[in-house]
Amino acid sequence: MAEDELSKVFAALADPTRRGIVARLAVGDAGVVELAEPYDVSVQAVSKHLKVLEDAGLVSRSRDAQRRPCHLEAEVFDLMTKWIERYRREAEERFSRLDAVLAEMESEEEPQKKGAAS
Amino acid sequence: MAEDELSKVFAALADPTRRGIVARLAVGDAGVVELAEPYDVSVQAVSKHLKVLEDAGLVSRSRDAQRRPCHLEAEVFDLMTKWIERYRREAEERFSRLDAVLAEMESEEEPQKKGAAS
DNA sequence: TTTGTATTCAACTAAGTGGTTGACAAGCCC
DNA sequence: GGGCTTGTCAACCACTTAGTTGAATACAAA
Repeated sequence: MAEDELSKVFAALADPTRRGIVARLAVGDAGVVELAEPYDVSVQAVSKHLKVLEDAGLVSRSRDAQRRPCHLEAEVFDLMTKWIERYRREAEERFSRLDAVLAEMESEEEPQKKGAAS
Repeated sequence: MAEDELSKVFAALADPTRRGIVARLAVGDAGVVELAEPYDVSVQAVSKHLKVLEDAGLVSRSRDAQRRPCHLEAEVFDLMTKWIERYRREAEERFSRLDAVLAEMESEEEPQKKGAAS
C-alpha cells in the first residue's frame, strides 16, 4: 500500500532543484517567485516543480492575495524513513548474522555455491 | 557535496521494481535471473535496473562463475536518512515554534503579511 | 567441443521530464 | 480603471528512461 505514493515522493526528491526548494521551505513558507530566485530557471519551471512536490504530498499551498504560499508537509517524510529504515535494518541484521549462517551452511549443506537466497 | 549522489539514490528508489529488488536483496544476495522472476519484464530490463542501483551505490556485484550476485549496500541509506531527517526536524521545530514566533511578530512588526522567509 | 545458462551490449520505441516562451487569470496599488 | 506583480496554462523541444528484441560474451557441464 502507498506503493506509488512512495514512488512519487522519491521521484520528487530526485531533483536537486526540488530538494533545494524543500530545504528552503524548511526554513519558512514562501511563494513561487521567491522560491525561484536562487535558481537560474524561469518561474514557470519552479511552478512545475512545486506541482510535483505538491502531488507527492511534500508541499501544501494556501492563498494570500495573488500569492500562493508553499508549506512543507513534514509527515510524508515518515513514509520514506520507514521504508528506508526497514530494509537497512534487515540488511544490517543479515550482515551481522553472516558469520553464523555461513558456518552453519558449510557444516550442514554443500560448500556455498548458489547462495542463501532461493 | 554528495549532491548528485543523493539524486541518484532517490531516483533509483523512485521505481517500484527497483524498490522490490532492494527488498529482495535485503533478504539475501541474488543473481539477475532470480531477481527477475517475480516481475513481468525481461531479464535485460532487470539488468538495467541493477545498473541503476549499482550506479547509485545501493548495490554491489561480485563474480561467481557466470553469475554476478548482487549485494545490498546498506551504508548509502544513511545518506538519505540524514538528508530527510535534517529537513523534517527543521520543519517540525519551526512548526512547534510557530505560536511563539507569530505572537512576537504581531506585537513588534506589522500583522503577518509576507511571512518569515525573506 | 558442443550445448546450455547467466548476463550484458546494441539498437530501437514509446512515454516521461525539465526546460523554454507566450498568453492569460487574479489581485493589489496608484 | 490602468498598471504592476504573482502565478498558471498551453504548446513546444531536447533529453532521459523503461521497456522491447536480437546478438554477443562468459563460463560450466556433458
